[in-house]
Amino acid sequence: MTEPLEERLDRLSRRLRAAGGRVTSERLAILRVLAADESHPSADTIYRRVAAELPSISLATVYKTLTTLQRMGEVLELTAVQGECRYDGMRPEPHPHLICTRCGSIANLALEDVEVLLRLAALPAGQWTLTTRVDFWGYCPQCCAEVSGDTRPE
Amino acid sequence: MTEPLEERLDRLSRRLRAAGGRVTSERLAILRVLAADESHPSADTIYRRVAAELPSISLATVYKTLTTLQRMGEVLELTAVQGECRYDGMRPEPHPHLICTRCGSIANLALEDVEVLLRLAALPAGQWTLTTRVDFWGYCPQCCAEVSGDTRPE
DNA sequence: CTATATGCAAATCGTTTGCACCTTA
DNA sequence: TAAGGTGCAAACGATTTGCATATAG
Repeated sequence: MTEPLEERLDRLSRRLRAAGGRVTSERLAILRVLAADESHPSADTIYRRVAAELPSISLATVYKTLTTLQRMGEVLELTAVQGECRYDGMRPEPHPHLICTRCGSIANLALEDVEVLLRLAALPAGQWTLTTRVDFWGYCPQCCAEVSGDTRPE
Repeated sequence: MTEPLEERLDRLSRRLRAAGGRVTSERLAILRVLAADESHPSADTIYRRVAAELPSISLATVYKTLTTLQRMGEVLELTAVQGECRYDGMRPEPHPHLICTRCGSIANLALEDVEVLLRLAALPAGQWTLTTRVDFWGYCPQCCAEVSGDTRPE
């Protein structure tokens, strides 16, 4: 189910060149991090991870690359959590998330048929739908355990 | 279906006082604007509308009041569009939106049973779900008409 | 060689905060 | 008159941008 990393990097390289773009070590390193990170990292987290092996990279490049990858459909930008965007480079197709309002963690949910939503929504004819965002906000299991008792979260 | 304005303002006043808060002309004016605006306005738009009748109000007060109203469940904060938050003061219960990626407009959708989603999602037991966010991103009817042709939106 | 990317630093911009003053209850 | 709210201006923090330099093809 998971696409091999090398295959994905190759595909990115091909698509970049086909569009008149360049294949740079920065771009490859960023996708490598994204393709291996299940935690839906922020731009800054991606930056720090990439910097570990490519110390000269800048945060600006990370942002620019994320924009490029999003346009190409290789990465999904998620709903902002507390002011910052999070990215999903493992499952570029829209899928639901559970966002913890206490610790900020984001988990994928197992709702496979998001398409049902599209049908239920009955979008006006002739209208394009680019992305679906289905997010549930609540407490993650760990935060639930930590607060215990019956105090409702704020 | 729509609650009369005066009734809503009264309820807000009662709830504010019950919680040890004060009923101020600023708060009433802000809710008045929110309860009448179907366009999912931004904080700045709300500020400018309220300022028309209460010139001395500040943007900071609008932000502080929006936070208060959100906590009380009188207003819903929507997914950020191009960096800014949008608010829905007419239908505080979660409901799906169609967000236009071209002009930034936000329309309500007619999917009544968001609860179905919660059941489909099969959230882990013992987990609180505070809010559901179901958004569809695409072109609104007007933007569709303006671009015409079969060029896919970016 | 030339179009494209990168890195740096400065600029943006929505939102938050500290604090003195004003208002509600 | 005391707790709570407002207004102002400064602070914040994520993201964007301009531009000189570096690099892929």
